[in-house]
Amino acid sequence: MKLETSCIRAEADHTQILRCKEDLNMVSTSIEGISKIMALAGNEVRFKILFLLKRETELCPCDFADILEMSVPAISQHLRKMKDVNVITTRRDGQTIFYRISKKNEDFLTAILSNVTSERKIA
Amino acid sequence: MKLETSCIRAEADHTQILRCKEDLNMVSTSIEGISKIMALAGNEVRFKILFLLKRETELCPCDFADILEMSVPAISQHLRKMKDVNVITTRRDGQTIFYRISKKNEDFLTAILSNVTSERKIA
DNA sequence: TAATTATTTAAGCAAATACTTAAATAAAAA
DNA sequence: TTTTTATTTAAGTATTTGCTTAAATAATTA
Repeated sequence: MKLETSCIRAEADHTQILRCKEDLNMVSTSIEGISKIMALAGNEVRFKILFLLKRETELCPCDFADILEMSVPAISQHLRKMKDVNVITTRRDGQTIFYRISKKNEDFLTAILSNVTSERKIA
Repeated sequence: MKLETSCIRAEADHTQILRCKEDLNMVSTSIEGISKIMALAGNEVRFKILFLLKRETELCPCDFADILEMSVPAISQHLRKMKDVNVITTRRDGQTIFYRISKKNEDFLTAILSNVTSERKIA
């Protein structure tokens, strides 16, 4: 694709375009990190896992499999993705591994999860 | 996969499992909607588009293509996805179509975008 | 030590994603 | 009316995702 300016509208505000590019450049690392967390939470299964962890503090893969009615490997792979970027952490108790939301992104996730509201099921 | 209870730990708290399932059921519609928005914002290009719209109020596909150095069709397809679920809206001015963040999810997106912070580039 | 249990990992695969290029729309200008 | 410009849509494709089943780890119990 062409990398030169493709927008040749008379009204195209080149000052604005340049400012936007600079703005983005200033926050690129932050955006990269946040959109990565968003992508993780953007999967419904993982979002449910985070929702449950917020409510229950800690749960094991086996619990999630029961609650979400999914296979243990499927759950385990979702947990791994979130653990890989430190969204969640683990604690071992015998054979059981408990997952919980890590301190690192807790506030951010709490803010998002606070938007989850209870609804009345319409009959 | 087996849908029967797979977790047979002695410690498995069946009351907790049941409560979690009920909790999830109460918020299923909400979770579905939020995780859909999160999935959209979880793409770095789309997150940047939202970030830019928040700052500039409205921009056209052509602007985004310039700023993000991407092809116009690629941008257009990202915009379409967000428009399809009413995350953004459009306004036509001649040949130009301006996109902006819709009122509907503005507060939610603003809260997320407020976490984007400027960083010092380490030399 | 051998068997059981909880979890993870790996390989395979179908579906979804995000781009590309080319063609189709639609409005403005010549 | 023809051409140009802005945008969208469509078709094709490489990559990523999210599951499945089977095998590998690791800790507990018999």
